[in-house]
Amino acid sequence: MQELQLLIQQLKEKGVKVTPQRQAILSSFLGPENKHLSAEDIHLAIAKTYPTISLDTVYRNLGMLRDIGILRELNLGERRVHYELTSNIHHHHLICTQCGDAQEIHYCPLKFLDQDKVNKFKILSHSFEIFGLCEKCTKKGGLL
Amino acid sequence: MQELQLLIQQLKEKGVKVTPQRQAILSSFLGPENKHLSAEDIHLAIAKTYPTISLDTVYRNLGMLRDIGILRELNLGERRVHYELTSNIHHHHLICTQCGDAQEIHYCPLKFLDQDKVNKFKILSHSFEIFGLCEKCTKKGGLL
DNA sequence: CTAAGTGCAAAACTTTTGCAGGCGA
DNA sequence: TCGCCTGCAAAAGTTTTGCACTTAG
Repeated sequence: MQELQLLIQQLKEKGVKVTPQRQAILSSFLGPENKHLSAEDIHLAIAKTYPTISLDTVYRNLGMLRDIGILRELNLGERRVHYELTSNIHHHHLICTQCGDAQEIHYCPLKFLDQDKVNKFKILSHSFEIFGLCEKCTKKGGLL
Repeated sequence: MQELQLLIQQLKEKGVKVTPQRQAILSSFLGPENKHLSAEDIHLAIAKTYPTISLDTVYRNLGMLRDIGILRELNLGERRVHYELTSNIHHHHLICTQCGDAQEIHYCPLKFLDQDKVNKFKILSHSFEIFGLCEKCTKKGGLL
């Protein structure tokens, strides 16, 4: 797990303590696929290996990790906020409103945005999410 | 206010009853600028002319108006959901994370999106919001 | 050792829901 | 009249906060 070591390194650089809870939270984002997790998702995912962690701690740390730039906040159209690693290459999502699945799409709208449309606004971040039906759900009959 | 009559007409066409509460809610969206209102915003805005309306009714009707296509739901990065009239021309927003102001931007990312990036996904809707500092807040010193 | 971090409990906030009575068509 | 709507009250669900204890550095 050298990917985890890299993230831990970032914590140290920021002067943030490396606690087992934080390691567990960060670990839950690692793996072959890029993950978009809510606080609850993480709490459940960790529960197996770290049953004593409290949901409060997950919330507090997600906020902190977002603030120091390790995580990015996502609005996937649900009530809950989701997070993903900022170290993943930049992308957006195709979100199925039926099954909730979120595929990544490697197209960024800022690329085609004329500066004069933005004028004096100083862009810091952006969100772009596409909602609809994934192939699987379209086949299943659409509206259901 | 013939704009209001038009919206009321839509309610009738959908077989939805036209109540004073609904008229008040719809009215709050009218005016020279396009408005992005939360349930609470509307409740307050209406309070002057319609002090007895309950917040529950506002919530219920916003959901209903969204479902029948009169309103569109917006995620402006806040905890609260906002709504705007779908009859306004299509646009996105430049949202100031400091003062909360949302300017409209007439650029849509779907325009430049290759179909093959989307593949078999059936697009139904999308969200695109840019976050940063508006001119005013940039001048005030940025971070504060 | 000590400031930062954690868990617990309780609160805050937005949104939803059950129910009884009210009102538009 | 009849069924949709509304208001009230209470609940649900997510996120935040105060406080005392614990722990990483």
